[in-house]
Amino acid sequence: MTRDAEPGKKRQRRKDARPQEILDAAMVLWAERGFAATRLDDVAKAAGIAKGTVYLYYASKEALFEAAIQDRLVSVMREHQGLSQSFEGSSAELLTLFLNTVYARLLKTDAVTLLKVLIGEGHHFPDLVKLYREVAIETGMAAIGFIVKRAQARGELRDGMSDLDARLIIAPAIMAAIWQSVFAGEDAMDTDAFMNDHIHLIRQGLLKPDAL
Amino acid sequence: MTRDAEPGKKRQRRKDARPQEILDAAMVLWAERGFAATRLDDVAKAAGIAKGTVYLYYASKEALFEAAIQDRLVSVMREHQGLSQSFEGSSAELLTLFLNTVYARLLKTDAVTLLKVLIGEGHHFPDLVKLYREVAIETGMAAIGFIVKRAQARGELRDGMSDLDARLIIAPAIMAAIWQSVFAGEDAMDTDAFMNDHIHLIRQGLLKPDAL
DNA sequence: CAATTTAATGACCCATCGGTCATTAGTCAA
DNA sequence: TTGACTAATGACCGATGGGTCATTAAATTG
Repeated sequence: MTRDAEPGKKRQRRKDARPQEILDAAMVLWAERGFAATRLDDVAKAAGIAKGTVYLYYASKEALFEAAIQDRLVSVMREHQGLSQSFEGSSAELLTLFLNTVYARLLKTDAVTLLKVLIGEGHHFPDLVKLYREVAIETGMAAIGFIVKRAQARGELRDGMSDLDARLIIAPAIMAAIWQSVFAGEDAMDTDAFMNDHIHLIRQGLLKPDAL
Repeated sequence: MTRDAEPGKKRQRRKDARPQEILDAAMVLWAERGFAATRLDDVAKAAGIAKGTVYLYYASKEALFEAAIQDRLVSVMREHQGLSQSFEGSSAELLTLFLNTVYARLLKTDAVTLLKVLIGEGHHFPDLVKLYREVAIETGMAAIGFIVKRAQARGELRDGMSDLDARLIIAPAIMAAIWQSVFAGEDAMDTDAFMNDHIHLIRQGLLKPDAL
């Protein structure tokens, strides 16, 4: 797991690289075992350092998780917002593009890990739940809200759908990501087919027939 | 938390009632704290007994969780299946009835607790994940599959929707239940409105316009 | 009212793990 | 080369919690 270890030396002083390496190692283990069940000692081993070293960079296990939220979500969520604002085209196309991007992010990165941990163990860390909500959820909901408003402005939205709960639109994507990580292996789903069904269903339900 | 305690006596011999009481106490604490973070000692206290007594009825913490799956899901899932089979009426009505029932079960009972625990900590207990899948998921998927087939037989299904992934239909309900339990309080959602939007969206996307 | 059975107890054992800190060693300036 | 600085170490501490078992006492039987 050590990265650029020059084999000759026992101790390596690499102050700049450590934080990110610790964080990456932690994410892998959290995904496998959950938060409480992952020992700081194992995170350290996976990052190629001793446990004490972790505490040079993060004040506590909880602080490490907070750093992970910042590291994994902040930049990605900003991108998401940008995507819709610069788009020119029909709502059907925008919805497709947006959901494709969401699925890619959720299924191909380790973003779900954070969500999984918060679902199962968030009760002990109200501050982290709050942070996650602010960083990920509010931004995400705003992005969807923008798409819906845009569709209405363009006259492509079905009547009575204007203040539909934004969570309804991404729920299947979130569930699919969680599903994959919980039932992976013994009940894997065809995520591409699922995504296409999802997009189709949303377009059908949300947009006027002549906007499809 | 003790139930029928006759106050005079220190020890109560109530062999029959213990298992269920232990289980109920455990479910409450698991919902609050998760599985790993809930001490058997606290479960025992909440059930009004000593820790050792728990081990008279359940071989281990894991066995207790398995018993919870059996207790909470088996009978309920059987009911779900029955519901659709005896129904006479349009698919629009059946879908509405079915989803109403699902939301009631997920939001008004402690069924989500089990799912939450499995999402966050299931990796340590592959046997429990498997059991959950068999007991809850396969039955649930079959129930939805039945509804879709029935709609098609009645000519009420949109073209190309016949082998839509059943998970897509209940995903928002599951997400809503989890959402409530994770973000309860600081970001509570209007679950009734959400459910109605959900039903509306599904009917719109799944059924032919003239079947609405 | 013994004698027997067994539900219930809780002190105890021991492995685990988050966090600390005195010690070690890599780096660099003078 | 040496001294100062500080990144890195890992033995250790203290708390925690799953699981055990010798002991206690409630019920039951004759």
